[in-house]
Amino acid sequence: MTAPEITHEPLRRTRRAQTRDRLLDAGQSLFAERGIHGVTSHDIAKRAGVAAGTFYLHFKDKAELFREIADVAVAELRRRLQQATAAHTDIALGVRAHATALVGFAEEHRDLIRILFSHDSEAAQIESDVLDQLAHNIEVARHRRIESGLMPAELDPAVLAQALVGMWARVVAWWAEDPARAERDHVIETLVRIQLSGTHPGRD
Amino acid sequence: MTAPEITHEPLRRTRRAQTRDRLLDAGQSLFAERGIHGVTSHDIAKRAGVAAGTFYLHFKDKAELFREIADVAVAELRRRLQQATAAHTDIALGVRAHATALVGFAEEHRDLIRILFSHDSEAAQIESDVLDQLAHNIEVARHRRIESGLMPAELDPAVLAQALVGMWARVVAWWAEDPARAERDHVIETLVRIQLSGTHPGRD
Amino acid sequence: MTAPEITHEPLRRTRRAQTRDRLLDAGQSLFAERGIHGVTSHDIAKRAGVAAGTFYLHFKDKAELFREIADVAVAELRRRLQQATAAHTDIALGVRAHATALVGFAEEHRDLIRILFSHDSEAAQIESDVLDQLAHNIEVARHRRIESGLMPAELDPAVLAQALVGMWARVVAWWAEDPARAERDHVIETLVRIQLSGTHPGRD
Amino acid sequence: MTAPEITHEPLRRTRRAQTRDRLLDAGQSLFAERGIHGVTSHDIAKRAGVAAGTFYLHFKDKAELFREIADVAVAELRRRLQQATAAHTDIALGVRAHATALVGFAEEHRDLIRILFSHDSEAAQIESDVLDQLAHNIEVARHRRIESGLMPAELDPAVLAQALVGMWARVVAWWAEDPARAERDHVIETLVRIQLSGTHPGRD
DNA sequence: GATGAATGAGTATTCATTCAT
DNA sequence: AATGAATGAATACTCATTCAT
Repeated sequence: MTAPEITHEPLRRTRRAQTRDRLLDAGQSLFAERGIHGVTSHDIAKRAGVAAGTFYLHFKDKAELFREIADVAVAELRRRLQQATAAHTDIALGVRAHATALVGFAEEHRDLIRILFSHDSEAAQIESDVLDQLAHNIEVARHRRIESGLMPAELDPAVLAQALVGMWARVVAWWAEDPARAERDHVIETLVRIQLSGTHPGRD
Repeated sequence: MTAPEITHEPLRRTRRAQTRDRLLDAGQSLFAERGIHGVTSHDIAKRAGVAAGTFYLHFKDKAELFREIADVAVAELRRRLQQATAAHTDIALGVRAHATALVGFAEEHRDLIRILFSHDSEAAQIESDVLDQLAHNIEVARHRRIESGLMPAELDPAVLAQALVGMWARVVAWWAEDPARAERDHVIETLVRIQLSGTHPGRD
Repeated sequence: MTAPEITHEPLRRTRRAQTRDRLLDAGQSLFAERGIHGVTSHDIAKRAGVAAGTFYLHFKDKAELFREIADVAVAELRRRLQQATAAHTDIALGVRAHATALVGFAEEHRDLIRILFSHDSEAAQIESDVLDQLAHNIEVARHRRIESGLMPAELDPAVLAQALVGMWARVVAWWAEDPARAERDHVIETLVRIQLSGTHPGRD
Repeated sequence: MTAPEITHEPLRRTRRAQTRDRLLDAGQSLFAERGIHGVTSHDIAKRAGVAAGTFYLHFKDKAELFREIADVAVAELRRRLQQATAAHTDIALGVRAHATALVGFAEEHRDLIRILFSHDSEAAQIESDVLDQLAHNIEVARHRRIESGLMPAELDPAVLAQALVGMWARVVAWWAEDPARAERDHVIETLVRIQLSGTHPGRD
């Protein structure tokens, strides 16, 4: 919650920071390839090009490395989604911007998507955080819609949030696995359409 | 000196089958609690009340035990969903029956739902099977709807299937985790509404 | 050392004795195929067509079964060799009869040869017994020869015995492995020739 | 802040190599004492004074450690025998040099002799290699002798090779077990005498 | 006697983590 | 800071042996 200290650090990254980043990169790609349990600390050190012991100079344990990768990913995703949502007052436009941001993130960070939605037990808390964030965005939008009288009151908001979040997570993970599976615009269009229509008042 | 009695006891379970079932039950509850990776064959044997080695008299390894639990669960889920879908020609009724069956299964088999949708790497193939089945049910319903002119042609069917499947899996897993989170009927209602509305032609 | 009791047993083998023999046969063939360490008590019971537990009704453990197989084999081999040696006063004829008996035994009991000379640690004592017996036969023959003045006195009798015994064991095991490797008569001839010539007085 | 010294120490053994050698030594003595099957990887690690897991940093498994011990031993034995044989054109001298080299090797490497001729199933291939080498030496000598007309043509050369090889292996193993069993020179003399006489034409 | 399921000690192997250099 | 060898607890799996039926 406190702003990070602004230090007068040299322009060139320190050697230490470089090693740390190499470990983070190595962890990210390996976790995406083989899942968290399928990767050892030796594997990560090896891909990072450092000795096995070096890992522990930078991270308390494998879980901490994972946490850090995930936290960065979540922060970035969160930033993008909020930015997209905040930029529009019109609901339809906001929903579309949200979906576009989500798909854009998946496109650029396939590794992170795979890791975040791996459901590996270590990822459980992280995924929960991510989806809470996504659900929060829904809440915001939904309240606006209810005020506009567009929202069917009878739908349980918690269930609705889970439904949309589940939809997003799966579609995005499925698509990030192999973007050739569908065209980018079709993915966005489908997410938008379901979200908008699904929250319209029913006719029955 | 007397010939040993040849007894056929089809009614009483054999000792072997009882042990096997105890291992299956123990595995099911432990997998649901801690994920597949968080459980050892010793853990399972211990909870089943047998020696560690006994595990291997019944299953080649942990994966085989898991496979068996999952296969039974999948078969039962599949049976219910097909039965529900087959019972209705009306789309709306079919969708509602499908959602009801899904929720009913989750209610009775909370452990299995947690295991099937754990995304644990061992569960990947199984989950894929389950979701393929769910997706198939969507396809069937969708084709009927297209014939009825109710389906917007521009939505990518593969993406749509993933979206609905993701929605179901998440809602059902979330709810099975703690059924107090929402009323059963609200869960069903939300699933139905989104599915029906989401595939209506949009108005924009 | 005591003669076995002569019991008025029924002509038909008892069921117990049949089971015991089946276990012995199974053990013999399995030991020959895979070595003593490569065979489990379950394997033996299975090949004998009895339940695993039955094994222990007949033998204290695997070592006892092995001992029994080996003892029978050794007794038979010993009987044959003694018979052959005893039948001849002429040295050359005696040596030839001995070699012929050895080869004949190998021909009929390839399994036993493989087991006796497997050098598996369990077989060590047995093999030692066998070779002691063979060595003993040499001693007897040698003494006769020394009396006849045919034996070079300078050769260490213990070393000589080991040499001949080693020669026999290897040739016979090698040949029993695959009798197509050499003609039976050539095997006998070679053994005889080396033994007779080798123990003649040297010329240097 | 100073760059780490880059030291090349070709003279002082690295820690790693020392540990590896300690494991090899421990394996060698334990294999000789108890046979390959009677030794566990933990036993070896313990005698080497390292932790159990350390074993696997140096060798894939017990078989690999054994292979390495055996390969070194075989290479050394082969070198000596070839050297001995190559040094003489005279048959009698060559045979004597060969026997002397064999006995000398057994004297210095009692452990290796026990291991090589243990007949343990893992040692089978190695022993086969060794004996092939020994047999080869026989072949070379034999051909010279046939040219000289000293060799009885009727003896099967393969059988003869097995006979001599068996003789050597047994005598040497028996003597290495306890060198007090015979005087070194008597062992050599016996081996030489049998080999030379055994391959002379018989007189009968 | 026979059965065969169960036992549990034994052994192999992995890998997160430490620490001397 | 970095190294990389070593540690040792954790875990998987086997199999000789027992015992209730």
